[in-house]
This record gives sequence, structure tokens and C-alpha cells, in this order.
Amino acid sequence: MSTPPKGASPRTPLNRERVARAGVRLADESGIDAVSMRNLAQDLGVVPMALYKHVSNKDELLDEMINAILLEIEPLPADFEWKSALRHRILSARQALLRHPWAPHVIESRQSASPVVLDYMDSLVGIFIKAGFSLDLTHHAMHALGSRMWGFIQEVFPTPASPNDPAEQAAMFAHFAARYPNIIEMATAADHPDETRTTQGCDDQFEFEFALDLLLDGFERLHQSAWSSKTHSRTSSTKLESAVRGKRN
Amino acid sequence: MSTPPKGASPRTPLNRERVARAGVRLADESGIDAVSMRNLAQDLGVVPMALYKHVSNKDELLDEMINAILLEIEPLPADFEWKSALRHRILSARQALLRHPWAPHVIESRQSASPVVLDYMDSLVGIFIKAGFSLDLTHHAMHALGSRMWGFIQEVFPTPASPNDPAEQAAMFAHFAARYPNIIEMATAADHPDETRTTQGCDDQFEFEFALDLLLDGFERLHQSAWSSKTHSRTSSTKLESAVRGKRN
DNA sequence: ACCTGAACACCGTTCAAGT
DNA sequence: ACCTGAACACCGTTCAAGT
Repeated sequence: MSTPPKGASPRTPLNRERVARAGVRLADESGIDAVSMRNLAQDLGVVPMALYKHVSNKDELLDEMINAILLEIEPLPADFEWKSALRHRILSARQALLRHPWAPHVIESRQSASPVVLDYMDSLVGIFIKAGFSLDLTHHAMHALGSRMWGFIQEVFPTPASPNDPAEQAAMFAHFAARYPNIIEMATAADHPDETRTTQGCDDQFEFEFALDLLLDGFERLHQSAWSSKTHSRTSSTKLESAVRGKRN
Repeated sequence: MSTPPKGASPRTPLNRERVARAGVRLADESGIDAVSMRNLAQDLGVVPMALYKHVSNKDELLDEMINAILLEIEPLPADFEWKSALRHRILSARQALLRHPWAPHVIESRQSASPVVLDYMDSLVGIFIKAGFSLDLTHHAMHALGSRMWGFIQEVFPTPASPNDPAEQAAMFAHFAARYPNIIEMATAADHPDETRTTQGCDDQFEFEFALDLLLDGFERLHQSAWSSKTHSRTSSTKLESAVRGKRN
């Protein structure tokens, strides 16, 4: 008897969710580039065209894969102080996404929001509104969170290509120090200075929480200055002032 | 006589920069998906393989396309108050990227930083350092900016798919109002309530500047509370406090 | 009526054969 | 020595032919 293929056994019929979960597994194991309709079909022991009965095209497959991941996010905590509720929920989303390193990029490539996505966003909006935030400030805050609401920030250009040869590495470092003095100064002062790489050795989780707290504190400040109606605030930022006053132009 | 192909005339020889600029033009005109080695070669009137003498693979082509765009960013303004310098520089980057809607996605897909990228980042780091920011705070601030330092935020799931049929649209709106009450409440309170679409009718430029100012104000506050050495701050955020004190764990 | 192999119109990249 | 057509190993998706 021939061994069944790697995926689900051939007896259990496919469905949308099973296809999506197989896609997630394949992406986790072999990277998102390995997720092709043909590859996934082979993984599931079916002919490529068979997948088109469950998802109408590849985009829909990717949508479903993201849905499957977002369902892992923990529900709203019982504790309902707005700041810690937001914090908890967003950090939980982060935990879910960290299990799937390919997910942020796929999420940002999606065109339209699925119900699962809207549920999550609705829950965040609800936290602001229940805390008494104005609808305008809620709206601005959601935009300011941006993709951070999903628990990730896309690190842009994290590591410059680094050669293996130590001599070359030293030469590159010297060249770096000459051309990018500020970056080098900043990087060599980091907590782990044993590392020569430019942006290595920094704690992603810390940086994420730092930026999240900065935003949440900012929201709180604007919210308070709004209901204390002291619009003669000492901040010089016109956008923030006008947002608090609820006046856009 | 046969008309020369769309791109550069066949007399002027190709080089790295010309290939990159042709890639940018092609992406602007026909979208990033139209930028294939084969398509681009045809546009330039050469055989596909000819491109491989100027870029060693497609990733390098995309790197060069991004470089070409980043060179459009205005240099540091003479006015060197840190906040307005950062603001000016980042909003200038935004202007450059807005001309090329495909660019944000390509930027976020790059693996390593090119010299042009590092130049820009070094200039931002330099602004913080010259203003007397601690190296740690500078580091956190750069991370908090994230991809916003390039003048964009990747809007995640902007528009839920909307049907054309008005009757269907009304039905969808009703379903929305029932399932996503908070989103609907927030959206219908927006400045342009004539729009039924959920996240339509909001001013991207305003939202970008709002979030940027929120971050810059946050940086300023942390910077001031650091050199005034009042560490018994009234903020409850542990990450922010420990960052100010320069202590990470 | 259902299923699917083969085909279509593409990719990025390699390489050997031709000049 | 240089250049490049053809080939390789893939894509997503369509569709007609077979059962």
C-alpha cells in the first residue's frame, strides 16, 4: 500500500478551513514563497485544480490563511480599563503573529477586510468609545496605531548585508563609521555592544511596547485635554490641537 | 524605418541607473506587477538577459528602483530645530513616495539597506543626537517611527469589498451596522458623512501628520523629563519610564 | 454532471550553442 | 570573447476532453 501524502489523509474531504490551515502550516514550515497552489495541492494529495473548489483564487487562499491566524487572538480581557485592555489585546495579537513570521507581509498585501478582521477592529474601536473618547479622536487614534494594532511593525531595512570574512567585516565597519557616524554612534551605545552589526542586539518586544505605550499615553493626554476643555494647550502641534478641538481644516 | 521601442533609444547604452529608472517608470504606469525582467527588457528594446549585465537579479533591480526614488527626498533644511527638521524631512519623503504608490510595499519587502537608505537614516539619527537626545532614546525613537520615517504607513485593510448594486449596498450597510456597531458609529461621525463606505472620506495626509506629531511630542516629552532628571514622573508606563532612566530590564 | 489532464500565458534564471 | 536563443523549472488559471 502506498503511504498517504504528508497532509490530511485522503479520506477526510477538503474544505475551506482545512485548505487554509494547510496553507498556514506550509508557510510556517517552508516560507510563504513555498505556498503555491500547485505546492499546496501536492501537500494535500490532490490535483491543483481541486483547490479551486474551496477558494476561488490564490488571494482568497491568503485571506483565509490570515483569518485562521487572527482567530488565535485572545478575546477581550474582563478587566476593562481602556489602556490596559488595548495593550493586552494588541500584545495578544502580536503573540499570534509572532508564530507566523510571514503573516505581517501577507496582511499588508491584502486589499479588503474580512469579517474576522472587522471583528477585531470593531473591538478596538469599542474600547475607545466605551472609555468616552470622542469619535474623531477614536478615528485618529486608530489611524495612528496603523498596522501596530495587529501587533507588528514592519522593520524596514533591518540589517545591511554583512560579509562573513572578518577582515572584510572590519573594513566595512570602518567604512560605516566614516559614512554613517550617527548610526554607528547610536548602535555602539546599545545594551549589547559586543555586536558589530548595526541594528542587531535590540529587543524587538521592548521596542514594540515602547512605541505602543508612547501612542497610548498620547491618546490619553489628548483625551484628557479634550474633556477638560482646556484648548489653550501648551503644545505647538497644530494637527493635535485641531484634532482635540474637533476641527479639521 | 521601424520606430524605436517605447523606452530609451537603442543608441544610448544601458546602465544600472537607466534600467532602474525604466523600472520606476514602468511601475508608475502599469503597476508593480507589470515589472518583470521580460517586460522591462521589452520596454527597453533589449533581450531579457541583457538586463542581467546591469543588475544581478530582480531583487537588485527593485533595490535600485527604491534608491532612485529616495534620491528625490529633499536634503536637510537649513532651519535646524530638531522637531521641525524631522517633520520637514519625513514629510518630504512622503511627497516623494506618494508619486510612486507601489513603493511602500516594495520598500517593506527589501532585505538589506542600501547606502542611499543608510544616508537617510543617518541624517535622522543625526537630528536627534544634535538636539541632545540620549543615544538610547534616539534608538527607541527611530524604532517607534518605524516605516513612518519613510513618510508612509501601510494602511491595513482599508476598504471592505463593496458591491455596486445599491440595494445590495444598503443590505450590506444594515448587516454592518448590526455586526460592527462601533466601526459604523466612528465612520458615520467622520467629517464627510455623505459617504457610506466605512473608512472612506478621511484625509490621509491629516492622519499621517497627526500620528507623526503625536510621536514627536512624545519624544520631546521623554527627552525633557530625562534631562530634567525628574524620574518620579506621573506616567504609569513602565517601558517609557525605564527607557528614560536608560535601564532596559 | 462531474472531474481533471493538458494547455495557456506567463515568471526568473541558466547555459550551451552560435558568432 | 562575447552575446543570446532556447531551455529549465516553475507560476496561477482556464478549459475542453474524458468518464
